[in-house]
Amino acid sequence: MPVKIYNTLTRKKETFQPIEPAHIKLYVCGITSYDYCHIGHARSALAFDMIVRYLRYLGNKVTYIRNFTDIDDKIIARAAEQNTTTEELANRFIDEFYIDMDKLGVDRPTMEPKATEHIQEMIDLITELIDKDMAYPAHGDVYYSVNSFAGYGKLSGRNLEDMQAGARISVNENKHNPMDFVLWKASKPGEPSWESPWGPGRPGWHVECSAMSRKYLGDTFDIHGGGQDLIFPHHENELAQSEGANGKPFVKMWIHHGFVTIRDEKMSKSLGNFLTIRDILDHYHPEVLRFFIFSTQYRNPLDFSEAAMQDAMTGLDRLYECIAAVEKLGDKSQDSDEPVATTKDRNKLETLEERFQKAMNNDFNTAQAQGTLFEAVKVMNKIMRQLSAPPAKTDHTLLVTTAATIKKLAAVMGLLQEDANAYLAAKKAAMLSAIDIKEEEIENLIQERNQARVDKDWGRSDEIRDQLLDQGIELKDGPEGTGWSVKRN
RNA sequence: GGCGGCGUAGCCAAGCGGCUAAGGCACUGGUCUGCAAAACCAUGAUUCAGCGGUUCAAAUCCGCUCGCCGCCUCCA
Repeated sequence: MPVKIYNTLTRKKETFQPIEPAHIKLYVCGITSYDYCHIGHARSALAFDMIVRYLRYLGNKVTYIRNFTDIDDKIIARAAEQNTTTEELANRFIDEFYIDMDKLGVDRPTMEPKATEHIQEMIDLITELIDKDMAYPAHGDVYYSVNSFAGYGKLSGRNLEDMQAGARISVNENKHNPMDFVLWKASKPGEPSWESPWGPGRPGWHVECSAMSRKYLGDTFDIHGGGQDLIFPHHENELAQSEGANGKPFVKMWIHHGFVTIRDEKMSKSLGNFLTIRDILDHYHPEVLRFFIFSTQYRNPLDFSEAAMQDAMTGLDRLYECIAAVEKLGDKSQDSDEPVATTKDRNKLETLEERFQKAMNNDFNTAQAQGTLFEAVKVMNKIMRQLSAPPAKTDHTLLVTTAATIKKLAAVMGLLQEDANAYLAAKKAAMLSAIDIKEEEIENLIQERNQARVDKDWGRSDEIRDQLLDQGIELKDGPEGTGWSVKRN
Protein backbone atom coordinates (compact mmCIF):
# COMPACT_ATOMS: atom_id res chain seq x y z
CA MET A 1 0.00 0.00 0.00
CA PRO A 2 1.76 3.13 -1.16
CA VAL A 3 1.82 6.42 0.70
CA LYS A 4 0.08 9.29 -0.98
CA ILE A 5 1.24 12.79 -0.18
CA TYR A 6 -0.18 16.15 -1.16
CA ASN A 7 2.54 17.91 -3.12
CA THR A 8 2.38 21.71 -3.00
CA LEU A 9 4.30 21.90 -6.27
CA THR A 10 1.68 19.99 -8.25
CA ARG A 11 -1.29 20.76 -5.97
CA LYS A 12 -2.26 17.10 -6.04
CA LYS A 13 -1.96 14.04 -3.90
CA GLU A 14 0.75 11.89 -5.43
CA THR A 15 1.98 8.40 -4.78
CA PHE A 16 5.28 8.80 -3.03
CA GLN A 17 8.24 6.98 -4.53
CA PRO A 18 11.61 7.68 -2.89
CA ILE A 19 14.48 8.40 -5.24
CA GLU A 20 16.59 5.78 -3.50
CA PRO A 21 14.41 2.81 -2.57
CA ALA A 22 13.65 2.62 1.15
CA HIS A 23 15.87 5.59 1.94
CA ILE A 24 13.99 8.84 2.23
CA LYS A 25 15.72 12.19 2.40
CA LEU A 26 13.82 14.96 4.11
CA TYR A 27 14.66 18.59 4.79
CA VAL A 28 12.52 20.75 7.03
CA CYS A 29 12.91 24.44 7.77
CA GLY A 30 13.40 24.80 11.48
CA ILE A 31 13.13 27.77 13.75
CA THR A 32 14.73 31.17 13.71
CA SER A 33 16.18 31.15 17.16
CA TYR A 34 15.47 34.34 19.08
CA ASP A 35 12.48 33.59 21.32
CA TYR A 36 10.51 30.82 22.96
CA CYS A 37 8.59 28.55 20.63
CA HIS A 38 4.83 28.77 20.31
CA ILE A 39 2.23 26.12 19.51
CA GLY A 40 2.66 26.74 15.82
CA HIS A 41 6.27 25.63 16.09
CA ALA A 42 5.06 22.64 18.06
CA ARG A 43 2.71 21.70 15.25
CA SER A 44 5.53 21.90 12.75
CA ALA A 45 7.91 19.82 14.84
CA LEU A 46 5.21 17.28 15.68
CA ALA A 47 3.88 16.98 12.14
CA PHE A 48 7.28 16.10 10.76
CA ASP A 49 8.10 13.95 13.77
CA MET A 50 4.98 11.96 12.95
CA ILE A 51 5.80 11.80 9.25
CA VAL A 52 9.30 10.55 9.96
CA ARG A 53 8.05 8.02 12.51
CA TYR A 54 5.46 6.70 10.08
CA LEU A 55 7.90 6.38 7.20
CA ARG A 56 10.26 4.51 9.51
CA TYR A 57 7.43 2.35 10.81
CA LEU A 58 6.90 1.32 7.18
CA GLY A 59 10.49 0.12 7.10
CA ASN A 60 12.24 3.02 5.43
CA LYS A 61 15.48 4.62 6.42
CA VAL A 62 14.86 8.34 6.81
CA THR A 63 17.57 10.96 6.76
CA TYR A 64 15.95 13.96 8.36
CA ILE A 65 17.64 17.36 8.31
CA ARG A 66 16.20 20.32 10.16
CA ASN A 67 18.13 23.56 10.30
CA PHE A 68 18.48 26.35 12.80
CA THR A 69 18.49 29.89 11.48
CA ASP A 70 20.88 31.52 13.90
CA ILE A 71 21.58 34.74 12.05
CA ASP A 72 19.05 37.16 10.61
CA ASP A 73 17.59 40.64 11.13
CA LYS A 74 15.32 39.67 14.00
CA ILE A 75 18.13 37.96 15.86
CA ILE A 76 20.37 40.98 15.39
CA ALA A 77 17.65 43.31 16.61
CA ARG A 78 16.78 41.18 19.62
CA ALA A 79 20.40 40.67 20.60
CA ALA A 80 20.91 44.44 20.49
CA GLU A 81 17.87 44.95 22.71
CA GLN A 82 19.18 42.46 25.21
CA ASN A 83 22.73 43.73 25.05
CA THR A 84 24.10 40.40 24.01
CA THR A 85 25.61 38.78 20.96
CA THR A 86 23.58 37.10 18.24
CA GLU A 87 25.48 33.92 18.97
CA GLU A 88 24.61 33.91 22.66
CA LEU A 89 20.98 34.75 21.97
CA ALA A 90 20.57 32.14 19.26
CA ASN A 91 22.25 29.41 21.30
CA ARG A 92 20.21 30.25 24.35
CA PHE A 93 16.95 29.79 22.49
CA ILE A 94 18.21 26.67 20.77
CA ASP A 95 18.69 25.25 24.27
CA GLU A 96 15.18 26.36 25.21
CA PHE A 97 13.87 24.78 22.02
CA TYR A 98 15.42 21.46 22.98
CA ILE A 99 13.82 21.65 26.40
CA ASP A 100 10.42 21.98 24.75
CA MET A 101 11.10 19.31 22.15
CA ASP A 102 12.30 16.84 24.75
CA LYS A 103 9.18 17.39 26.83
CA LEU A 104 7.08 16.78 23.76
CA GLY A 105 9.06 13.63 23.04
CA VAL A 106 10.08 14.81 19.59
CA ASP A 107 12.78 12.59 18.13
CA ARG A 108 15.94 14.41 17.13
CA PRO A 109 16.49 14.80 13.41
CA THR A 110 19.46 13.06 11.85
CA MET A 111 21.28 16.37 11.70
CA GLU A 112 20.53 19.95 12.71
CA PRO A 113 22.86 22.28 10.86
CA LYS A 114 23.16 25.93 11.77
CA ALA A 115 23.36 28.69 9.21
CA THR A 116 26.44 30.30 10.74
CA GLU A 117 28.36 27.06 10.42
CA HIS A 118 27.78 26.94 6.66
CA ILE A 119 28.88 30.36 5.50
CA GLN A 120 31.45 28.93 3.10
CA GLU A 121 28.89 26.65 1.45
CA MET A 122 26.61 29.63 0.95
CA ILE A 123 29.40 31.75 -0.49
CA ASP A 124 30.19 28.92 -2.90
CA LEU A 125 26.56 28.68 -3.98
CA ILE A 126 26.28 32.42 -4.50
CA THR A 127 29.50 32.41 -6.51
CA GLU A 128 28.09 29.73 -8.78
CA LEU A 129 24.95 31.76 -9.32
CA ILE A 130 26.99 34.87 -10.19
CA ASP A 131 29.09 32.81 -12.61
CA LYS A 132 25.89 31.66 -14.28
CA ASP A 133 24.62 35.22 -14.50
CA MET A 134 21.74 34.39 -12.21
CA ALA A 135 22.93 36.73 -9.50
CA TYR A 136 24.73 40.05 -9.37
CA PRO A 137 26.66 41.97 -6.76
CA ALA A 138 25.71 45.56 -6.03
CA HIS A 139 27.33 47.74 -3.39
CA GLY A 140 28.33 44.85 -1.18
CA ASP A 141 25.00 43.06 -1.55
CA VAL A 142 24.35 40.18 -3.90
CA TYR A 143 20.92 39.71 -5.46
CA TYR A 144 19.27 36.82 -7.20
CA SER A 145 17.91 37.76 -10.57
CA VAL A 146 14.42 36.29 -10.76
CA ASN A 147 14.25 36.88 -14.50
CA SER A 148 17.13 34.45 -14.99
CA PHE A 149 15.08 31.53 -13.74
CA ALA A 150 12.21 30.53 -16.00
CA GLY A 151 10.49 28.51 -13.30
CA TYR A 152 10.25 31.35 -10.83
CA GLY A 153 6.82 31.25 -9.22
CA LYS A 154 6.03 27.61 -9.97
CA LEU A 155 5.87 26.50 -6.36
CA SER A 156 3.59 29.25 -5.10
CA GLY A 157 1.57 29.47 -8.30
CA ARG A 158 2.36 33.07 -9.04
CA ASN A 159 3.90 34.89 -11.90
CA LEU A 160 6.17 37.87 -11.78
CA GLU A 161 3.70 40.24 -13.41
CA ASP A 162 0.99 39.55 -10.85
CA MET A 163 3.35 39.90 -7.96
CA GLN A 164 4.68 43.22 -9.19
CA ALA A 165 1.15 44.46 -9.61
CA GLY A 166 0.63 44.09 -5.89
CA ALA A 167 2.55 47.12 -4.73
CA ARG A 168 3.89 45.78 -1.46
CA ILE A 169 7.43 45.55 -2.69
CA SER A 170 10.00 47.77 -1.09
CA VAL A 171 11.86 50.03 -3.43
CA ASN A 172 15.52 49.23 -3.63
CA GLU A 173 17.73 51.12 -6.05
CA ASN A 174 20.24 48.29 -6.19
CA LYS A 175 17.82 45.76 -7.60
CA HIS A 176 17.47 45.20 -11.34
CA ASN A 177 14.00 43.82 -10.77
CA PRO A 178 11.95 44.71 -7.68
CA MET A 179 11.31 41.01 -7.10
CA ASP A 180 15.01 40.17 -6.95
CA PHE A 181 15.94 39.00 -3.49
CA VAL A 182 19.09 39.22 -1.47
CA LEU A 183 21.59 36.37 -1.30
CA TRP A 184 24.26 38.24 0.57
CA LYS A 185 23.80 41.35 2.64
CA ALA A 186 26.56 43.85 3.29
CA SER A 187 26.81 44.33 7.01
CA LYS A 188 26.39 47.63 8.74
CA PRO A 189 28.96 48.70 11.31
CA GLY A 190 28.62 46.74 14.51
CA GLU A 191 26.63 43.90 12.95
CA PRO A 192 27.97 40.38 12.84
CA SER A 193 29.72 39.77 9.57
CA TRP A 194 31.73 37.29 7.60
CA GLU A 195 34.34 37.88 4.94
CA SER A 196 33.26 37.26 1.40
CA PRO A 197 34.34 38.07 -2.16
CA TRP A 198 31.83 40.96 -1.99
CA GLY A 199 33.07 42.38 1.24
CA PRO A 200 32.02 41.76 4.83
CA GLY A 201 28.42 40.72 5.20
CA ARG A 202 26.01 37.98 6.09
CA PRO A 203 23.84 35.55 4.18
CA GLY A 204 20.26 36.19 3.12
CA TRP A 205 17.68 33.96 4.72
CA HIS A 206 16.77 31.73 1.80
CA VAL A 207 20.27 30.76 0.78
CA GLU A 208 21.08 28.82 3.93
CA CYS A 209 18.57 26.11 3.18
CA SER A 210 19.74 25.72 -0.40
CA ALA A 211 23.35 25.38 0.74
CA MET A 212 22.70 23.04 3.66
CA SER A 213 20.24 20.77 1.92
CA ARG A 214 22.68 20.36 -0.95
CA LYS A 215 25.50 19.54 1.41
CA TYR A 216 23.62 16.92 3.40
CA LEU A 217 21.04 15.56 0.98
CA GLY A 218 22.41 16.27 -2.49
CA ASP A 219 21.15 18.30 -5.44
CA THR A 220 17.82 16.48 -5.60
CA PHE A 221 16.06 14.95 -2.63
CA ASP A 222 12.68 13.54 -1.71
CA ILE A 223 10.76 15.84 0.59
CA HIS A 224 11.07 19.43 1.68
CA GLY A 225 8.74 20.67 4.35
CA GLY A 226 7.66 23.61 6.43
CA GLY A 227 4.70 25.78 7.30
CA GLN A 228 2.35 27.09 4.66
CA ASP A 229 3.66 30.59 5.22
CA LEU A 230 7.04 29.49 3.93
CA ILE A 231 5.75 28.67 0.45
CA PHE A 232 6.31 32.23 -0.59
CA PRO A 233 8.82 33.70 -0.61
CA HIS A 234 11.11 31.37 1.29
CA HIS A 235 10.63 28.09 -0.54
CA GLU A 236 10.02 29.70 -3.88
CA ASN A 237 13.37 31.43 -3.55
CA GLU A 238 15.15 28.36 -2.29
CA LEU A 239 13.90 26.46 -5.27
CA ALA A 240 15.10 29.19 -7.63
CA GLN A 241 18.53 29.22 -6.02
CA SER A 242 19.00 25.48 -5.95
CA GLU A 243 17.67 24.67 -9.38
CA GLY A 244 19.47 27.69 -10.75
CA ALA A 245 22.80 26.63 -9.32
CA ASN A 246 22.48 22.87 -9.72
CA GLY A 247 20.57 22.72 -12.97
CA LYS A 248 18.58 19.79 -11.57
CA PRO A 249 15.18 19.38 -9.99
CA PHE A 250 15.44 20.41 -6.35
CA VAL A 251 12.77 18.46 -4.51
CA LYS A 252 10.24 15.80 -5.46
CA MET A 253 7.58 16.54 -2.85
CA TRP A 254 6.84 19.75 -1.01
CA ILE A 255 4.89 19.28 2.20
CA HIS A 256 3.38 22.30 3.93
CA HIS A 257 1.38 22.09 7.10
CA GLY A 258 -1.44 24.42 8.15
CA PHE A 259 -1.43 26.98 10.92
CA VAL A 260 -2.54 26.90 14.46
CA THR A 261 -5.17 29.56 14.93
CA ILE A 262 -6.76 31.16 17.95
CA ARG A 263 -10.35 32.20 17.49
CA ASP A 264 -9.82 31.37 13.83
CA GLU A 265 -6.98 33.83 13.41
CA LYS A 266 -3.45 32.85 12.61
CA MET A 267 -1.25 32.72 15.66
CA SER A 268 1.89 34.67 15.10
CA LYS A 269 4.49 36.68 16.84
CA SER A 270 3.62 39.79 14.90
CA LEU A 271 -0.03 39.55 15.99
CA GLY A 272 1.01 38.82 19.55
CA ASN A 273 -1.75 36.25 19.96
CA PHE A 274 0.50 33.28 20.52
CA LEU A 275 0.86 30.79 23.31
CA THR A 276 4.21 29.22 23.96
CA ILE A 277 4.76 25.51 24.18
CA ARG A 278 5.66 25.83 27.82
CA ASP A 279 2.46 27.79 28.55
CA ILE A 280 0.58 24.74 27.36
CA LEU A 281 2.77 22.16 29.02
CA ASP A 282 2.30 23.92 32.34
CA HIS A 283 -1.32 22.88 32.17
CA TYR A 284 -1.44 19.77 30.03
CA HIS A 285 0.41 16.52 29.61
CA PRO A 286 2.56 16.61 26.45
CA GLU A 287 0.56 13.77 24.95
CA VAL A 288 -2.60 15.84 25.29
CA LEU A 289 -1.01 18.47 23.06
CA ARG A 290 0.05 15.75 20.64
CA PHE A 291 -3.42 14.25 20.65
CA PHE A 292 -4.92 17.67 19.99
CA ILE A 293 -2.54 18.45 17.15
CA PHE A 294 -3.10 15.09 15.49
CA SER A 295 -6.87 15.32 15.78
CA THR A 296 -6.79 17.36 12.59
CA GLN A 297 -5.02 16.41 9.37
CA TYR A 298 -1.78 18.35 9.12
CA ARG A 299 -2.76 20.56 6.17
CA ASN A 300 -5.91 21.95 7.75
CA PRO A 301 -6.02 24.88 10.11
CA LEU A 302 -6.19 23.89 13.73
CA ASP A 303 -8.02 26.16 16.12
CA PHE A 304 -6.65 26.19 19.63
CA SER A 305 -9.00 26.54 22.59
CA GLU A 306 -9.23 25.33 26.15
CA ALA A 307 -12.34 23.36 25.20
CA ALA A 308 -10.47 21.60 22.41
CA MET A 309 -7.66 20.73 24.80
CA GLN A 310 -10.17 19.34 27.28
CA ASP A 311 -11.69 17.20 24.54
CA ALA A 312 -8.24 15.98 23.63
CA MET A 313 -7.53 15.08 27.24
CA THR A 314 -10.77 13.15 27.54
CA GLY A 315 -10.00 11.27 24.36
CA LEU A 316 -6.48 10.39 25.42
CA ASP A 317 -7.75 9.21 28.80
CA ARG A 318 -10.21 6.93 27.07
CA LEU A 319 -7.36 5.30 25.19
CA TYR A 320 -5.23 4.92 28.31
CA GLU A 321 -8.16 3.59 30.33
CA CYS A 322 -8.77 0.87 27.79
CA ILE A 323 -5.12 -0.18 27.85
CA ALA A 324 -5.12 -0.11 31.64
CA ALA A 325 -8.23 -2.28 31.72
CA VAL A 326 -6.59 -4.88 29.51
CA GLU A 327 -3.51 -4.90 31.70
CA LYS A 328 -5.71 -5.37 34.72
CA LEU A 329 -6.94 -8.66 33.24
CA GLY A 330 -3.61 -10.20 34.18
CA ASP A 331 -2.62 -13.40 32.48
CA LYS A 332 -5.24 -15.75 33.86
CA SER A 333 -7.50 -17.30 31.29
CA GLN A 334 -9.34 -20.52 30.75
CA ASP A 335 -9.97 -22.74 27.79
CA SER A 336 -13.53 -22.19 26.90
CA ASP A 337 -15.51 -23.02 23.83
CA GLU A 338 -17.56 -19.88 24.20
CA PRO A 339 -15.55 -16.76 23.66
CA VAL A 340 -17.36 -13.48 24.05
CA ALA A 341 -15.90 -11.82 20.96
CA THR A 342 -17.99 -12.31 17.86
CA THR A 343 -16.48 -12.98 14.47
CA LYS A 344 -17.26 -9.40 13.59
CA ASP A 345 -15.49 -8.09 16.69
CA ARG A 346 -12.51 -10.25 16.01
CA ASN A 347 -12.38 -9.11 12.43
CA LYS A 348 -12.57 -5.48 13.44
CA LEU A 349 -9.66 -5.85 15.83
CA GLU A 350 -7.56 -7.97 13.55
CA THR A 351 -7.82 -5.46 10.73
CA LEU A 352 -6.95 -2.49 12.94
CA GLU A 353 -3.40 -2.11 11.71
CA GLU A 354 -4.51 -2.35 8.11
CA ARG A 355 -7.12 0.38 8.57
CA PHE A 356 -4.67 2.53 10.47
CA GLN A 357 -2.18 2.26 7.64
CA LYS A 358 -4.82 3.07 5.09
CA ALA A 359 -5.58 6.27 6.97
CA MET A 360 -1.93 7.22 7.33
CA ASN A 361 -1.18 6.40 3.72
CA ASN A 362 -3.79 8.97 2.82
CA ASP A 363 -1.51 11.98 3.24
CA PHE A 364 -0.75 11.17 6.88
CA ASN A 365 -4.36 11.48 7.94
CA THR A 366 -3.86 11.29 11.69
CA ALA A 367 -7.45 12.35 12.37
CA GLN A 368 -8.71 9.29 10.55
CA ALA A 369 -6.01 7.16 12.12
CA GLN A 370 -7.11 8.20 15.60
CA GLY A 371 -10.60 7.17 14.58
CA THR A 372 -9.44 3.63 13.86
CA LEU A 373 -7.91 3.45 17.33
CA PHE A 374 -11.20 4.46 18.92
CA GLU A 375 -13.09 1.93 16.85
CA ALA A 376 -10.88 -0.74 18.31
CA VAL A 377 -11.28 0.61 21.84
CA LYS A 378 -15.03 0.52 21.50
CA VAL A 379 -14.98 -3.15 20.50
CA MET A 380 -12.52 -4.02 23.25
CA ASN A 381 -14.63 -2.30 25.90
CA LYS A 382 -17.65 -4.19 24.70
CA ILE A 383 -15.79 -7.49 24.96
CA MET A 384 -14.38 -6.68 28.39
CA ARG A 385 -17.79 -5.80 29.74
CA GLN A 386 -19.08 -9.27 28.91
CA LEU A 387 -16.02 -11.22 29.98
CA SER A 388 -16.44 -14.11 32.41
CA ALA A 389 -14.34 -14.34 35.57
CA PRO A 390 -11.26 -15.92 34.15
CA PRO A 391 -11.75 -14.89 30.53
CA ALA A 392 -11.77 -17.34 27.67
CA LYS A 393 -8.32 -17.83 26.32
CA THR A 394 -9.15 -16.63 22.81
CA ASP A 395 -10.73 -13.44 24.16
CA HIS A 396 -7.82 -12.84 26.44
CA THR A 397 -5.29 -13.27 23.67
CA LEU A 398 -7.29 -11.07 21.34
CA LEU A 399 -7.45 -8.25 23.88
CA VAL A 400 -3.82 -8.43 24.86
CA THR A 401 -2.66 -8.58 21.26
CA THR A 402 -4.85 -5.69 20.22
CA ALA A 403 -3.71 -3.56 23.13
CA ALA A 404 -0.14 -4.12 22.02
CA THR A 405 -1.07 -3.18 18.46
CA ILE A 406 -2.78 0.00 19.63
CA LYS A 407 0.33 1.01 21.55
CA LYS A 408 2.53 0.30 18.56
CA LEU A 409 0.34 2.34 16.21
CA ALA A 410 -0.19 5.19 18.66
CA ALA A 411 3.59 5.46 18.93
CA VAL A 412 3.62 6.83 15.38
CA MET A 413 1.89 9.89 16.81
CA GLY A 414 3.92 9.70 20.00
CA LEU A 415 0.83 8.71 21.98
CA LEU A 416 0.37 6.07 24.70
CA GLN A 417 4.09 6.10 25.36
CA GLU A 418 3.63 5.92 29.10
CA ASP A 419 2.62 2.96 31.17
CA ALA A 420 -1.16 3.24 31.28
CA ASN A 421 -1.51 2.84 35.03
CA ALA A 422 1.34 5.21 35.71
CA TYR A 423 -0.24 7.78 33.41
CA LEU A 424 -3.60 7.53 35.11
CA ALA A 425 -2.08 7.56 38.58
CA ALA A 426 0.11 10.56 37.80
CA LYS A 427 -2.86 12.37 36.41
CA LYS A 428 -4.87 11.68 39.54
CA ALA A 429 -2.01 12.87 41.73
CA ALA A 430 -1.56 16.01 39.68
CA MET A 431 -5.25 16.82 39.89
CA LEU A 432 -5.27 16.12 43.58
CA SER A 433 -2.38 18.47 44.20
CA ALA A 434 -4.30 21.18 42.41
CA ILE A 435 -7.07 21.10 45.00
CA ASP A 436 -6.83 21.54 48.71
CA ILE A 437 -7.43 18.12 50.21
CA LYS A 438 -5.28 15.26 51.41
CA GLU A 439 -5.67 11.71 50.24
CA GLU A 440 -5.81 10.53 53.85
CA GLU A 441 -8.68 12.85 54.59
CA ILE A 442 -10.60 11.46 51.65
CA GLU A 443 -9.98 7.89 52.78
CA ASN A 444 -11.21 8.69 56.29
CA LEU A 445 -14.40 10.20 55.00
CA ILE A 446 -14.95 7.22 52.76
CA GLN A 447 -14.57 4.96 55.80
CA GLU A 448 -17.12 6.94 57.71
CA ARG A 449 -19.51 6.95 54.80
CA ASN A 450 -19.18 3.22 54.30
CA GLN A 451 -20.15 2.68 57.91
CA ALA A 452 -23.13 4.97 57.41
CA ARG A 453 -24.09 2.95 54.37
CA VAL A 454 -23.85 -0.29 56.27
CA ASP A 455 -26.17 1.32 58.84
CA LYS A 456 -28.37 2.46 55.97
CA ASP A 457 -27.95 6.02 57.16
CA TRP A 458 -28.40 7.43 53.68
CA GLY A 459 -28.64 10.98 54.95
CA ARG A 460 -25.17 10.97 56.45
CA SER A 461 -23.84 8.96 53.53
CA ASP A 462 -25.05 11.46 50.96
CA GLU A 463 -23.88 14.34 53.11
CA ILE A 464 -20.32 13.06 53.02
CA ARG A 465 -20.54 12.45 49.31
CA ASP A 466 -21.78 15.99 48.68
CA GLN A 467 -19.15 17.43 50.96
CA LEU A 468 -16.38 15.70 49.04
CA LEU A 469 -17.95 16.71 45.75
CA ASP A 470 -17.79 20.33 46.87
CA GLN A 471 -14.10 19.85 47.34
CA GLY A 472 -13.76 18.38 43.86
CA ILE A 473 -13.76 14.70 44.76
CA GLU A 474 -16.16 12.29 43.10
CA LEU A 475 -16.92 9.00 44.75
CA LYS A 476 -17.48 5.82 42.82
CA ASP A 477 -19.10 2.90 44.56
CA GLY A 478 -18.15 -0.37 42.92
CA PRO A 479 -18.17 -4.06 43.66
CA GLU A 480 -14.63 -3.80 45.04
CA GLY A 481 -15.44 -0.94 47.38
CA THR A 482 -15.53 2.80 47.01
CA GLY A 483 -13.07 4.54 44.74
CA TRP A 484 -12.66 8.20 44.09
CA SER A 485 -11.41 10.54 41.45
CA VAL A 486 -10.74 14.20 41.11
CA LYS A 487 -13.55 15.93 39.32
CA ARG A 488 -12.76 17.65 36.09
CA ASN A 489 -13.92 21.16 35.78
C1' G B 1 -6.03 43.53 -7.05
C1' G B 2 -3.37 38.45 -7.80
C1' C B 3 -2.92 33.36 -5.92
C1' G B 4 -4.60 29.41 -2.66
C1' G B 5 -7.68 26.98 0.96
C1' C B 6 -12.09 26.09 3.68
C1' G B 7 -17.73 25.76 4.61
C1' U B 8 -20.12 17.95 6.65
C1' A B 9 -24.93 16.67 13.08
C1' G B 10 -24.77 21.32 19.19
C1' C B 11 -19.07 21.53 18.92
C1' C B 12 -14.44 19.18 16.80
C1' A B 13 -13.37 16.12 12.58
C1' A B 14 -12.84 12.01 8.53
C1' G B 15 -14.74 10.96 3.76
C1' C B 16 -11.52 12.93 -2.60
C1' G B 17 -17.28 9.58 -8.05
C1' G B 18 -20.85 4.06 -6.30
C1' C B 19 -21.06 -0.22 0.27
C1' U B 20 -25.58 1.87 6.31
C1' A B 21 -21.78 9.82 5.45
C1' A B 22 -15.66 7.18 10.24
C1' G B 23 -14.27 8.75 14.97
C1' G B 24 -14.13 12.14 19.37
C1' C B 25 -16.68 15.59 22.75
C1' A B 26 -21.51 17.15 24.49
C1' C B 27 -26.84 15.77 24.89
C1' U B 28 -30.52 11.96 25.73
C1' G B 29 -31.93 6.80 27.01
C1' G B 30 -30.28 2.10 29.21
C1' U B 31 -27.08 -1.21 32.41
C1' C B 32 -25.06 -0.59 37.26
C1' U B 33 -26.48 1.86 42.21
C1' G B 34 -30.00 2.52 48.45
C1' C B 35 -30.07 7.14 45.40
C1' A B 36 -25.99 8.99 42.73
C1' A B 37 -21.35 9.51 40.40
C1' A B 38 -17.97 7.15 37.38
C1' A B 39 -17.68 3.46 33.82
C1' C B 40 -19.76 0.86 29.89
C1' C B 41 -23.56 0.29 26.10
C1' A B 42 -27.11 2.54 22.71
C1' U B 43 -28.87 6.72 20.04
C1' G B 44 -28.43 11.52 16.15
C1' A B 45 -27.03 14.16 9.45
C1' U B 46 -32.82 11.03 3.96
C1' U B 47 -28.15 14.77 4.13
C1' C B 48 -22.89 17.40 3.31
C1' A B 49 -23.24 26.62 2.77
C1' G B 50 -26.85 27.94 -1.56
C1' C B 51 -28.17 27.48 -6.71
C1' G B 52 -27.35 25.26 -11.38
C1' G B 53 -24.57 21.58 -14.54
C1' U B 54 -21.79 16.84 -15.94
C1' U B 55 -22.83 11.51 -14.89
C1' C B 56 -26.52 5.48 -14.78
C1' A B 57 -24.48 7.44 -9.96
C1' A B 58 -21.77 13.58 -6.48
C1' A B 59 -20.56 15.64 0.09
C1' U B 60 -16.98 14.10 -3.53
C1' C B 61 -16.13 16.67 -10.63
C1' C B 62 -17.48 21.68 -13.24
C1' G B 63 -19.73 26.79 -13.01
C1' C B 64 -21.89 30.74 -10.32
C1' U B 65 -23.43 33.04 -5.52
C1' C B 66 -22.78 33.75 -0.26
C1' G B 67 -19.62 33.34 4.16
C1' C B 68 -14.81 32.51 6.57
C1' C B 69 -9.44 32.15 6.38
C1' G B 70 -4.36 32.28 4.59
C1' C B 71 -0.27 33.99 1.32
C1' C B 72 1.45 38.15 -1.78
C1' U B 73 6.14 41.87 4.14
C1' C B 74 9.28 38.71 9.07
C1' C B 75 6.45 34.33 10.17
C1' A B 76 5.61 27.21 11.65
